[in-house]
Amino acid sequence: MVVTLADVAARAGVSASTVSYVISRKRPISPETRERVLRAVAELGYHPNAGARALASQRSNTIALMVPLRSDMYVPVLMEIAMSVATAARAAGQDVLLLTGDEGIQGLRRVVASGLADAVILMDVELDDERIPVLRELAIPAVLIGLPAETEGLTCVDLDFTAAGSVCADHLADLGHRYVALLGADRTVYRRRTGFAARTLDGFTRRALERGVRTVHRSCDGGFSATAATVDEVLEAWPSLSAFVVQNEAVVGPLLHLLAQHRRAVPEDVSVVAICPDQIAVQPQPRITSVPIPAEEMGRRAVRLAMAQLAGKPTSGSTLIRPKLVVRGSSAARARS
Amino acid sequence: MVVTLADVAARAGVSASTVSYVISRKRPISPETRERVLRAVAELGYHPNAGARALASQRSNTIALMVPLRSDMYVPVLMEIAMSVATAARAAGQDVLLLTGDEGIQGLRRVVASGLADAVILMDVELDDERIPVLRELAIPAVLIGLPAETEGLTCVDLDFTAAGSVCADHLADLGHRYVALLGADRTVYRRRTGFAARTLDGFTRRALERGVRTVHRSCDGGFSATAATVDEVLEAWPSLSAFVVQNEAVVGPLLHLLAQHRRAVPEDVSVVAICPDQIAVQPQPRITSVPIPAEEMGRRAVRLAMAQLAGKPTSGSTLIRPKLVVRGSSAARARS
DNA sequence: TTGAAAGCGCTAACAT
DNA sequence: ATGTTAGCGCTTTCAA
Repeated sequence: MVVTLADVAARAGVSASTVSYVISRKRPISPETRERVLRAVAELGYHPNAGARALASQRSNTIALMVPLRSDMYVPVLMEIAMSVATAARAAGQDVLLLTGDEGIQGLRRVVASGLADAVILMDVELDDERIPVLRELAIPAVLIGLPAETEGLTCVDLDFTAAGSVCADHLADLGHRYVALLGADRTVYRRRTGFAARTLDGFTRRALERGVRTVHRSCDGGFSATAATVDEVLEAWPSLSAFVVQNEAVVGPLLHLLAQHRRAVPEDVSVVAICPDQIAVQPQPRITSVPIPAEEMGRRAVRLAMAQLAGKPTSGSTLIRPKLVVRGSSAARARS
Repeated sequence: MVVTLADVAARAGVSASTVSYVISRKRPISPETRERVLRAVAELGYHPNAGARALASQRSNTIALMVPLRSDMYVPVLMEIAMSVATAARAAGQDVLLLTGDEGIQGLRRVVASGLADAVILMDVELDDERIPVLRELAIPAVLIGLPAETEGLTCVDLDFTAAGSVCADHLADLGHRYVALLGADRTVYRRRTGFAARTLDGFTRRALERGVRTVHRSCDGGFSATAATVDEVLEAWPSLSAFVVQNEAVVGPLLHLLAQHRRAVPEDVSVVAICPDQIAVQPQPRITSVPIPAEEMGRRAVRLAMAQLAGKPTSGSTLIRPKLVVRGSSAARARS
């Protein structure tokens, strides 16, 4: 019914192991033999049986990807990371097993113990993620997307949010802004103990201080009315405010409308810089100067690191992707007051 | 190193086959034996090896899910469907293999021939999808999310967009509206030969006709300016227009702003009904009367149908999910003119 | 109600 | 450069 190694071997007039070695390239094969085998493979439409291969080789050639079910992350970014992982994995000859976040610790144990996956990539990692001790215990190749509090012995990938904050501060300082507000993620994000919001704040505040820029920080829920409350309050309290840094996708749109209502032109009166997916940044008019979330790169790197671990190379430590500021129409030199 | 069936058997003082049967429940086992085996399983933390199991049983207990890489679909809905599939699959004891849309036909062949998956669920099915002939040829359990042109012998799941169109027409007719515009998906959607836009139009137009409601239809790109062009044109040409039906997520927000600009109050002057994810519908003020996209249900049903096929039950035919209109604040009786 | 044993299709020593 | 063969860990007849 289904084509097996033996079928290919018979057809090519060689032994099964020769076929296996032609395919795995794990030992030299004469050009003629190789040729004949490959032809047989093609003619018969042979695909190695994954189960048999996994059983014999103790390798599933599969990476498990754990995606959060509910998340404060912007969904399109999660999706882009997941798809990027899938694409990069396939390019590396691996398949991807999709695990939902709520499979949690048990899911990890199961997938590893059953030999379903050789490595694990975890998304939406919290500062004090409960899956981390299990990862250490299982001692399986693993990559975290996001940065937990304690990274000792772990391999992590994330945007360098600290640097992202600094870059935003620098950009606005360069443009002459002296009073800048940072509108951060909403409270649930801070509460859920995801670290990126705090890291951005840190990098931003430090650099602003160095550059002599005064700052306010507000955690800001998404949506029009929540944003309105925060923005009104800040504008009221800080009349000389001339720039906003935003790191909440759901705040960018509302903020622009509010500024329009307040008769503050962007970028003439107020500059806006966001740390957000490009999709969000290029939507409004004017388009927003931003530090994009490198979703595709994060997925790609995670796979690369997982593969390195599978190959026995040590990779532990954090890969913090350097932020790139893309200057668009929403930031400009501070108007002389 | 890893716990095997044999380890469990030894520990429980029974044969390997007995352990296997305890786990698979494929033959009666005495309560005492079962008890001892299960204890051994728990004590040793045994997880059956997936490869060995697949090899011996010819069943991978895995469903392949093909997710489009780029899509005109609204990403959060895709994600919700995918996660719903993953959750439902696990509840049915299956794992999910994530395939990207661009693996295409080859990906399907590979996954099936290698025994990686027992069944396939395809998202983002086009009217004349190239994967369909392959599905027929492979004769593997498969479920399509979306409705192709020719469904003979296929198992499909989708929202009944025809009925969704009708429901919207009815709702507005009931409210006394006589002139209604349908703002449809953007041109790329029609071009990509996805059927849902046409089906909505059909159901809407027919029912409107029956109810004596006059209609205009415009395909409408997302975003503010594209929407503005369309809406301005329609309002200009049809002064007595009193309601909009929208089935493009990216048009809902802009439409509301435009109506405000035109000094048309919603719902006092103009009613708005959308066919869109709830997430979109509940965002604006007023919240939008809508027919939600039942993403979670679609994923769940797809898995259920796939499982039925795996169990040998015939499932071919289309599961068209009945639309439910949720009345919110954006629709009201037509104002007397 | 339980056990013994023959594979499932492949990989990787070990031979030659 | 290629062939032989012993498993990998499980399922499932066939026996008892």
